[in-house]
Amino acid sequence: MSTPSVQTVSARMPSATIRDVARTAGVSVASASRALNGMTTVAPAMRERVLTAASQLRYVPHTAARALSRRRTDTIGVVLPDLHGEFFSEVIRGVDMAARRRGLHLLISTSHGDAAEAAAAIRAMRGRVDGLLLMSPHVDGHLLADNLAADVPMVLVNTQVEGHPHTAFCVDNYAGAVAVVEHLASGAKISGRLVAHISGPADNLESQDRRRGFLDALNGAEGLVLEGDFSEESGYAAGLALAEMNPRPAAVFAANDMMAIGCMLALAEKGLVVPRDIAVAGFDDIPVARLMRPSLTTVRANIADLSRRALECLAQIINGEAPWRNAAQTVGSHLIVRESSTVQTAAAKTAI
Amino acid sequence: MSTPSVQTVSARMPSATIRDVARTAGVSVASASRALNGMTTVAPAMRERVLTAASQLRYVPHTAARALSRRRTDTIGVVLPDLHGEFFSEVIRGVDMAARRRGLHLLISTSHGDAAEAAAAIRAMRGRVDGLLLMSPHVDGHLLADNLAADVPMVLVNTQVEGHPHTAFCVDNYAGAVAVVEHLASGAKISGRLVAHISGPADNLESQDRRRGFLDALNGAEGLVLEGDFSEESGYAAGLALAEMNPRPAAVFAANDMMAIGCMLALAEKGLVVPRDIAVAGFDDIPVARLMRPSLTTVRANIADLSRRALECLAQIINGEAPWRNAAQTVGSHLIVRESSTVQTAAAKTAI
DNA sequence: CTGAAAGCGCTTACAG
DNA sequence: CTGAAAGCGCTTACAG
Repeated sequence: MSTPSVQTVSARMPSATIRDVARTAGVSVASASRALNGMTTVAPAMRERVLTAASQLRYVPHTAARALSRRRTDTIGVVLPDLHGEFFSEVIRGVDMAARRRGLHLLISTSHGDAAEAAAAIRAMRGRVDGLLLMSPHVDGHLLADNLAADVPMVLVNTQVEGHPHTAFCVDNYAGAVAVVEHLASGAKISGRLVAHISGPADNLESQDRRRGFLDALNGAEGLVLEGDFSEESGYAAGLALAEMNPRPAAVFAANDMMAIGCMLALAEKGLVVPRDIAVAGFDDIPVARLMRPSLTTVRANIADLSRRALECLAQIINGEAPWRNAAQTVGSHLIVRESSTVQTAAAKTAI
Repeated sequence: MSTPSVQTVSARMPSATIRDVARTAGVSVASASRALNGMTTVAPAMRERVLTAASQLRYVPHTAARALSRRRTDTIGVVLPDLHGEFFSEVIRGVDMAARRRGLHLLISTSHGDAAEAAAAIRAMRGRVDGLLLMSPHVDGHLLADNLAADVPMVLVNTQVEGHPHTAFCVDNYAGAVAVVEHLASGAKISGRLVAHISGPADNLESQDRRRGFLDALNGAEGLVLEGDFSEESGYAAGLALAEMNPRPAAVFAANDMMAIGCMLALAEKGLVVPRDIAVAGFDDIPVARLMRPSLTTVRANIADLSRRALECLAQIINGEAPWRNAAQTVGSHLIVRESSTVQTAAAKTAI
């Protein structure tokens, strides 16, 4: 096994272009391109010469140039509000899975929950991607119309844009919320008793759907909504408030797991025992939910799957295999019952 | 406030180019370009006309074309083994922070811990980025030399490439491990007693450094290494093994938090109480560490900061403000003492 | 201050 | 099967 000496590049130097390859192989640039791209209409001998020259010159194709002439980038743009946290991790995992299977690259960008940044991110995608997966509150139809190039297809993920009929894949937040609340209700025979909800930010569509689910599933119990903002701190504050209440609610449904956790921390600090004194449930099933003690009852939507499907759909649109606009798709979620809402530890354990 | 009617694009149509803008503004393409790019040498009237035409045509510049002629993308490529989990979240957060401040875009790609994929990811960066942040085991000098275009600067993050003097930013895993083990030793006066280590994968450099730290800090105690692979499952298996041992180690240092957590789960199942029966510590300070009960003693390296600094350095290299090759930089870490290694709950609480 | 032209690095009809 | 040429959409010396 020969070990070719690795050239240590100690200073910046221009890299080889396809012209260099063609020249050292003694063929035309067109032929070099054909050989490099594995076209069949190339004489084996020539292909050989080109490939040798390429590896000798350490040729790496220039993607921007390629994109420009092929009018194709084999890349999907993904715009997310943020990359931090389990939720977005799952989105990326799903998208990545599907992209790899199709041999597509991913260009990921964040909008930081800011409309101006979202606009900038979307603009920057032009010429870099064949299509866009957009997940971002704070975008509206005008922003899209002004910043999205007319020729780039887009699919929305867990995002609703009023007015415009874009293809969208969303979690069924309403149904998920109904399922948790019905579970809390059945377990605690709460009819007539007080049940609390710690809501997410008021301007967030997901918050709104979960809150609606809560209100519609109360089923005879008296509902009470504490305002939160999806942060652990706001859950903690709500927990302190709950601990002081009299009568104390029989159960509390937090609009996400982080708030449920903050709430449980506050309750424990006030000497209350979950679920004996008050049952708690969240939404999302972040990894901590399973590891908490008591472990947290929650709702899990398969975000990775949702994202995977969104990318598949986008790829089909790009390939002309699917219509430019599709109907919205909703993905279901399922309840995961754990210790925080059940007295029987054994039953909860199987659900972990 | 006038509400311009949003044009609903119901079928794919080509988007406007700078030629279209120039034509409708009645100026040359060169002038359109100058106006669009905010050059000062442009008559105000012309600038006005061009800008109006651009917004009217919903013009969005084609990035690939721009990149090709400017020979600059304003984009940094980031190659990670994976995007899943807290660690990479932190990397991305740090990189993103620095990139935004400099007005740079990020092109993120994953190598899935596979050399071939890493090579493909690195190749695909050519022409798309001005420089590369590479974090990936499984790469060696040859792979880099063969797949990294000669003109793209690169900085390594938490990655070591034997032989080649690339600029690198790494966590000081050795020092961190020494700190935890010394803490465990002091707390439990373990001289002469058994202390266990659950190691990471043997071929991982970080594992190796943490293991060395463990062995060097034993300080009179007897060391015992259980092989793990960074997964919760392997920590769980190690925990079961520890529970059976006689004499039982006084403390265990897991090479990462996930294994420490798996271990604690197993110990609890076997009826052992942490830290009374055995002290436990991990490495990384993932979010769950703080939320576990007992909360987990661990080591925290500021990964976001490390990554931020790496990007800053790369940006400087690109701008010619820093040498093409820099010396390696090490970032420190600090011990976070929590309940899993201390009997005094009060003391632990302040550290949370 | 403005325009015509060359060029960035590639691909792809079009002839041969 | 191969090559010369045009073109992808932009920017930037170069003249004027």
